[in-house]
Formats: sequence, structure tokens, C-alpha cells
Amino acid sequence: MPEGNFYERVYHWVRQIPPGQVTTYGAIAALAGNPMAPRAVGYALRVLPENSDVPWQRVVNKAGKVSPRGVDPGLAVFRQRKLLEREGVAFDADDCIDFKRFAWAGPAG
DNA sequence: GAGATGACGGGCT
DNA sequence: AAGCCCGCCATCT
Repeated sequence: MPEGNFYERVYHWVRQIPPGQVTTYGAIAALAGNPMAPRAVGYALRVLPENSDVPWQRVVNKAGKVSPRGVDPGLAVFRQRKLLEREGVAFDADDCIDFKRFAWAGPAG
């Protein structure tokens, strides 16, 4: 039993993201029932272990970039980017992901 | 119970 | 176009 149902919802929707596709914190927040709680989504993903079954790496910010976090933001971004590239997600020279090509359309399709 | 935190987003400058 | 400030939320201390 999770402490809050919100976390469970976030994890549920993030698990729906197929490999090679990405979505935003805002989109997950909306799916979880709180469109104005993208920060809470980040908080939920923050507590996940690296070996979690939740593909947290497929969630990026609205700018199409990986969000820096932790004591070593550069390393964290590097590792997430590597995971995504391994799935086929491409980054441009500005470290941005092209949503036109890799954005998750959502549960509806 | 109150104050502070953080992997965001929108609006304004 | 890029950067700064404010507001939003759930959670933690």
C-alpha cells in the first residue's frame, strides 16, 4: 500500500510509455488527475530506485530536455540521455528531443 | 501543524 | 528568443 494514491497513479501512467517515446511531467500530472502538479510528479519519480520497473527516463520537461537534479546534475542527465538513446530517442545539438518524432501520444492513442 | 523543498509550467520582461 | 519570477502540488522535516 502506497502512502499516497497519487504516486501509484503517476507510476501507472509512466509505465504506459512505450520504449523509444517520451512525455512531459505536465502530461503525467494531467493523467494522474492533477494537471497543475507537475512538481509532484517529479517528486514521485525522484524516490524511485534506478532498478525500478517504472521507465522514469521517458519523462522529460516541457522544453524537451532532461531535467538536471541531484548532487551531480551533469552525470544524472548524461545517464538518462544514454538510456533514451539506447531506446532510439535522438537528441539534437541543443540536447533537445524532437516531440514531433518521439512524443508519446497518450493512452488514447 | 507550519515552514521548507523540488526531476515543472506559464507568463512577463 | 532567453531568462527571471511566481504559483501550483504532494511530500518531508
